[in-house]
Amino acid sequence: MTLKDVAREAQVSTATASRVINGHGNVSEATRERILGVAERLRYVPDSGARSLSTGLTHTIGVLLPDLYGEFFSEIIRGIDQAARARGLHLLLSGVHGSAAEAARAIRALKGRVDGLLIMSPYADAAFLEEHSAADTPAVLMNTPVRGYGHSAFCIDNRGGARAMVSHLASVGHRRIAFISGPADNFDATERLAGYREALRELGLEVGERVLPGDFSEESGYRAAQSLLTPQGREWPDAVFAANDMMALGSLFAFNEAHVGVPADIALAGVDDIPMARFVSPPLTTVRVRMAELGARALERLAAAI
Amino acid sequence: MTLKDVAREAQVSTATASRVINGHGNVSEATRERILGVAERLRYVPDSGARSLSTGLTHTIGVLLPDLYGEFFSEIIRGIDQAARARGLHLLLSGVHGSAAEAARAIRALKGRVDGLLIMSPYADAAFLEEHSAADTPAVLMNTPVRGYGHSAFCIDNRGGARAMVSHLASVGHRRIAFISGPADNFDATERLAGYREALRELGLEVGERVLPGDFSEESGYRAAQSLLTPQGREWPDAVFAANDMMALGSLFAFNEAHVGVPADIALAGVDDIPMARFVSPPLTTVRVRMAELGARALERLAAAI
DNA sequence: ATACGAGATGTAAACGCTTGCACGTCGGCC
DNA sequence: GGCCGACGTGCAAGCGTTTACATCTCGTAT
Repeated sequence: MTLKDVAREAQVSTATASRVINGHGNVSEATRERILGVAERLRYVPDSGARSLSTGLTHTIGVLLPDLYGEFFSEIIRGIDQAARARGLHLLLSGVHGSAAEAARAIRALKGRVDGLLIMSPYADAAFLEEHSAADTPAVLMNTPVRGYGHSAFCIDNRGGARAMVSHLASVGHRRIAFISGPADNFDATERLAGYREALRELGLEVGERVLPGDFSEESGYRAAQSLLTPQGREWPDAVFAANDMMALGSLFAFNEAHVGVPADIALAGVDDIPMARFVSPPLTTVRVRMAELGARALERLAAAI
Repeated sequence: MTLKDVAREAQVSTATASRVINGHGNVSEATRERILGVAERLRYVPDSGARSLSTGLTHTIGVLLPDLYGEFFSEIIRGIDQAARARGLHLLLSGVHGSAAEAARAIRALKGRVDGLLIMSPYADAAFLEEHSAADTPAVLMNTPVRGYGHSAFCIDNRGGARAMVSHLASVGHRRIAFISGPADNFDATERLAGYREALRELGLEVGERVLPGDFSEESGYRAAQSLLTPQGREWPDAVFAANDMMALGSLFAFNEAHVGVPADIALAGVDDIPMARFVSPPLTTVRVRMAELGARALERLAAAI
């Protein structure tokens, strides 16, 4: 059932029908009601596709996300969805798994379907956007190293969070604070490491600096903790700060196995505030990362830019 | 840059340009290359919206999900996305928070934007679909009590899973198996309860039947376990089977507090296989629910129907 | 040599909607 | 009593594609 059908049935032109459907003025009350009645009876639903073609507006924003697992994913989408709903926007979701080429393909496939782009992808650097994003499609980046270039970007304050945690550990008396880092090519990970180093510097605790390799997996946290326990002619640290909670959990298991008391013998902290952190014993000290809020804000920024 | 621009620049009609862009035959090699060249140079990207209008195909499917938290949400979307990507389909995501009215609005808003619908919503009963889903838009339901009515439906085999768990508990010697139920208006919950009862019947363990109220929250699991421990002239059960892992965790804490050994004094099992289940001690016995697979299959079914 | 079919290209209608502009029809004002 | 503006409505041109059908050009079989 198209608008034309409604118009014919109500004996008006499509123009008038359109005006009524869209609530524009300049239509007599009688006509309006007649058309509304017919539309109702015919169960007319406007075709948003056609509407978009003609208005140039889709009321849809494209969301490009990398392969995400677990909480992060759901949280960020929830945040975006909530903000989108509040603004009457729809979400076109696109998981970008592979290469930059795939990301590019995803972006082009969205042409004509979305009013704006919300992008979170390691491949989305400035050049990439310059190249592939239509100049007329606003885009907001999430959690990206890219700056400037006319695109807004929202990031988790990984650096600040890490600094805050180090300060906290220092404030309760720890001096030799070790860090289990994440993947070297991960933006979140490198920022957290940078925050850790900055904080040590500020607090004059560089001597206690010790960075252990990790890759965000529980397993790597476990290994890192084990390597700490193996005597190497060095003192144990007072505290271990892992770049994420999974690694902190791995460490916790290693400590438990070795009968090293947490927090009696060594303090342990992570980042992310995964639900599990509250359930292990002892509960993990952690930095909360509000992904939902990040998503919501990014969307609001994008909406404003449209 | 529209197709018209490309055609003009390459000195052909839009028809020929369209044929080249879409890889249809009947175009000389020379022309084809010239057009491709121009398209490249002009950075032409077809407008999917317009294309949809003309072909009637959007290559997009609408996904309606209720307010989901945590793993479930991300898993189901991951499954859907993966299957969609394999088929070259896009996903239009819509969170349905409120009433049936909102669900209806969401469905209509998708008209003309999607080729099919993937629906998971407590409000999506048969009458609702009959009423709101355009007859020509295929829809697949997920985790719904609705049957028949020409719509496919995919459900987690909650009943079978619960039965399997009860059988397992029985097979290791437990005879008095209690159940902590979920919300009465939740489909998953009622199915799991039904599975529990069926299994008891089959195994001739009805005498040990005991159903405790719960609402899927950790808190309610905690309370349920406490109520078990309070002597009421009844024997303790040998095992407690919670309708989900969160409640099982709650129970675990209650048992720990009361110094009731798990699994020494009482066995404990849940459903969902949330990541945390592996990390508490002792690790929770649980039934794995493969949401990703559910999503993927539902999408494949829908794609087939299109 | 002629007609015929295959191959290459163009014409234009359609998809369903919005909207600027033009066209009546009034009531009121000078 | 004629003019003007407001109001209600219709006409038709887009929006960017696709595609059935028409057209034109050859090579070739007769």
